[in-house]
Amino acid sequence: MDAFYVSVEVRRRPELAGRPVIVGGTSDRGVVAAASYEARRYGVHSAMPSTRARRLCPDAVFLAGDFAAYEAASREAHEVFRSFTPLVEGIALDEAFLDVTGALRLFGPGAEIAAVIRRRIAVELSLSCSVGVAPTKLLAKLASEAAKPRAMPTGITPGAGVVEIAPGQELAFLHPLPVQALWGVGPATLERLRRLGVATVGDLAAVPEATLVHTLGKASGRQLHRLAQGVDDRPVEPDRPLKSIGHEQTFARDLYDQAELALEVVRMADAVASRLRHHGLAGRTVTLKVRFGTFTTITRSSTAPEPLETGPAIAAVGRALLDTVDPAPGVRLLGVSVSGLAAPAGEQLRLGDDPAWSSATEAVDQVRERFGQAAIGPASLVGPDGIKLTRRGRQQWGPDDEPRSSFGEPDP
DNA sequence: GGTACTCACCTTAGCTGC
DNA sequence: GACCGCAGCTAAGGTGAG
Repeated sequence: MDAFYVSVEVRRRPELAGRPVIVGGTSDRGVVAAASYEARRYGVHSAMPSTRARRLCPDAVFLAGDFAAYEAASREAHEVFRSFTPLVEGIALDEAFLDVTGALRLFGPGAEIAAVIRRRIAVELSLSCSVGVAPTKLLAKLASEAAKPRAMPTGITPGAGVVEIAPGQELAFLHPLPVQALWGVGPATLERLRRLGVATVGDLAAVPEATLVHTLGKASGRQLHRLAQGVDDRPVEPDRPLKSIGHEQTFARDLYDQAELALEVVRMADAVASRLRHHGLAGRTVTLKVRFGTFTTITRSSTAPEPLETGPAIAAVGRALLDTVDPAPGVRLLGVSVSGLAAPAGEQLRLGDDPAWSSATEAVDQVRERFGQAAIGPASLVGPDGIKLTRRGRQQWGPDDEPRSSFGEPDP
């Protein structure tokens, strides 16, 4: 999808069409999540600090974002995709791979399917997307990028909408591209490749696999060697299981107080547990992530003998991990995640469980479903303005404007 | 002049059991 | 009993994507 979050905003507020619009964190510590092509003309791009974006484009409309609306729009798009093939693998809210091999006889060649999908997304959803058609995932992804509009200081060039890389054309398309176009080449890998004299995918293709394995490690070396030759046999996987669920948050100001941090751990553990239950999962490994004011980041983890699924159980492990961390340098960000996911141990009671827990957490989920996330929560999180909970979306791209103002919605 | 959030995957090191 | 090699697990950090 093109400038997805912004396009969803423009869809419900048409007066924003044609204007520079930026969705993202609005505070000093926030970043840009999406920028309209009009804003990109000024050099604004995603992941850019919001303060910089504001300087580059002072006339832009800044929006805090509405994650639930983007999720809903993403579901609408996926419904369109699935009317062509059940093999749809979502990579992000605004991106998906479709394996249309089995749909060719019914709907025609790939490029025709792509054109119909674009038209339906435009007409039925009032959104715009670009499509790459190719024999492999890597090439389809690169082709879709080549199909997108381009924003230059001088103006916006419309994209082709659909770009197809036909069989036999793979290397001619791939080899002139800069090596960072490949999936898996970020700043660190780029620097290592640069030292090998590699600038383009073609350069990379000429490097022996053994050299890449020595430089980048076994997995990355082998993978990049194959991708540079145009070899990519990864299938489209519609149902990839979740591996971890977590929450992290950058605070509006650095925190120094262990007790205050412990409360944040409880809050995040509660949010993680809520999502675990939503997915019908539990997890054994709890990881605490701490980023200090110096931007040094550490993680501490602990694996429990049994899968954990309740907020208090996850919080207990999180708080024990927090006790091993000295907050003296000031804590900028705190995160709690759970991995080693599996189905919960069922109705069977675990050692130390209170028999009332299962029905209590069920009741909590029901209250939240009916009255909103902030209607109920751990007693330790009750403040003068209600229950202070971590909610996905609101703090998605940086802390709130006002320090310590992340209280939940007003009571319904 | 400043760096979000979520998730996946890799590497390395250390430990344990066989 | 000491040692080796191996597999499997855990912990911690790093990298990358969107």
